[in-house]
Amino acid sequence: MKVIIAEKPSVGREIAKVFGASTKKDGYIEGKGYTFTWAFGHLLQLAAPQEYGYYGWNVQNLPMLPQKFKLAIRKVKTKDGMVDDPGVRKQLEIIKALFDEATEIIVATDAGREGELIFRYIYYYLKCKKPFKRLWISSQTDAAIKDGFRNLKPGTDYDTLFNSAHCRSQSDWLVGMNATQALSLSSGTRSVLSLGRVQTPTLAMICTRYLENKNFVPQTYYQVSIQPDKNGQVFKAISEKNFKTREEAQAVLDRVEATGLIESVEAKPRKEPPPLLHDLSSLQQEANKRKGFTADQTLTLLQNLYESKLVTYPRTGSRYIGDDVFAQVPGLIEKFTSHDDFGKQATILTGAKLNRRSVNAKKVTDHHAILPTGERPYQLSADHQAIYDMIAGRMLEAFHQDCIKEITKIIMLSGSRFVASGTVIQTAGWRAVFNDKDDEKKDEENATLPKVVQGENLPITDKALLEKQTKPKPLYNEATLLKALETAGKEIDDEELRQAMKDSGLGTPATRAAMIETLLKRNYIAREKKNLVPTETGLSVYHVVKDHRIAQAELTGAWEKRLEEIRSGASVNQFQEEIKTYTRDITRELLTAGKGMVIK
DNA sequence: GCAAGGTC
Repeated sequence: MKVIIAEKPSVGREIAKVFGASTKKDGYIEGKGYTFTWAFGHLLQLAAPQEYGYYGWNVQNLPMLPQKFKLAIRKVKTKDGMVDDPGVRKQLEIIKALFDEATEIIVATDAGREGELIFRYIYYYLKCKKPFKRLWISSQTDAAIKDGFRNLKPGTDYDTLFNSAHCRSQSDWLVGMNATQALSLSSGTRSVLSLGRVQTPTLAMICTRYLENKNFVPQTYYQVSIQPDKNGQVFKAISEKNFKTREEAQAVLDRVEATGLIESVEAKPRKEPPPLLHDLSSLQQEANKRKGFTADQTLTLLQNLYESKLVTYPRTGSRYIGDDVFAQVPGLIEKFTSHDDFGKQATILTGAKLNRRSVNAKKVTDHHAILPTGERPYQLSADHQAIYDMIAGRMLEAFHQDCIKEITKIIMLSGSRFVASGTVIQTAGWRAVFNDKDDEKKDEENATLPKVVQGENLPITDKALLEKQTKPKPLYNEATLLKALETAGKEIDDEELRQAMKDSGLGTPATRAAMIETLLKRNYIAREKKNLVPTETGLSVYHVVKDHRIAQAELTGAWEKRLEEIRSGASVNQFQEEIKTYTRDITRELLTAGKGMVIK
């Protein structure tokens, strides 16, 4: 019997379906000489400190550097503290029984570093010695699965990938557990002051932005506006320059004449391509903007839709699909021709040439972009419907035509130079789906400008002096923070570190919502209207750690670079020694630094 | 009591 193990039930079932296996058992599916089972993400985790004899939280234990890491069943929190997750324990027993019977194991966990780790932790925890092969596919269409099975790889091909994954896991444990205890103990508070490679740079970003915002000194500047009139159609033009003093602006205002001369008119069309399909992060950002949902709420709603088989896999970091999935898109679009809001646009798209901007197999990583499955939704709650519509609507947008705008710039002379600019949508294209206003539009912009020609003289009907103030960068909200986490590391000076982080940022799509919740739970940050602001505790922690590497995105960049080297065969030992050295250093530093902390 | 990673 060959046993196939997937990362999650949905994938296990999908593969079983392709094989034509249909005998459903508890925790697996049988048929055609195969057995298909699955994990639920990570079933095992690195054991807690007490499993290595580090009891309690004690300075004497620090730094905790286990000789050999142990694995433990994933825990859940109950009123009696942390206990083994019963569902996980049961699934592990099922997997063990199947592995015992197996002649061969085929690993079908997600094609990536963590997918490899999920399987290997199970395999080693169960002390399994059976040979295994690796299925390596990045989409779960029938064709991709069949093709993958014709090209199974030897399991050992991925030994170095496992090494890099295991190093990632151990390093996060060593730095996180030790730094957390060191700061918590030295601060003298009895509360947990957690630190980690991802959460601490995130906290630092929120604090930096908050302080920047709070300490921002607005600069006043002045502009002059005029209102020319073209045959009764009045529009607005603004002085070409900004002025530092009221006097300068007043002088310009005084020089405005009864008429203004059109010096030049420039009208050029601009193509605006449709947005890409959604990945988890972009959907969380949009749901936060449109509906005020938190990242965590959106993920939960989306998970429900996924479990109801209404949308594809949610925790994806790719905004693209491959050609195999693209082949199914026309059929999907057709299912929306009677949708209340999008029916008309879906009908227009049916049979039309589809935009291929979101089609790029090379940019599909473990999973492709989020799409509706085509199953008909039934009695969704308002919130579920809202998320579903964002996904369905985005699909229609993504495959729609470009939006064509005409951007007009008029330069006028009336004493000095004035500029009027306007944008007119000529062909809505993808913008017809939601009919949203263009959020980039500035206050001074005219929706439409009258037709004028160079050399024309227009009467000036009104003029005004405008007093304005420079504005600070806004505080983070969930949408802008998620974006910042994705792009974290883009400003790192070191070319190699920046390169190592370019496709990842801080954290992963699957973990960012939970991480924001952790910062809230620790009382490091709070929600203030839609914004995320640091608390006093958060700021105190920030002040202690801000100049240490643990508060910088560069740490992740440095690790990613080394982990990639390990994946291509570099020494594991050397990296592990460096991590131990770093753990000793940061622990010692925090044991001292924490003493100066003031926590109310 | 603690990390980051994955998922029901």
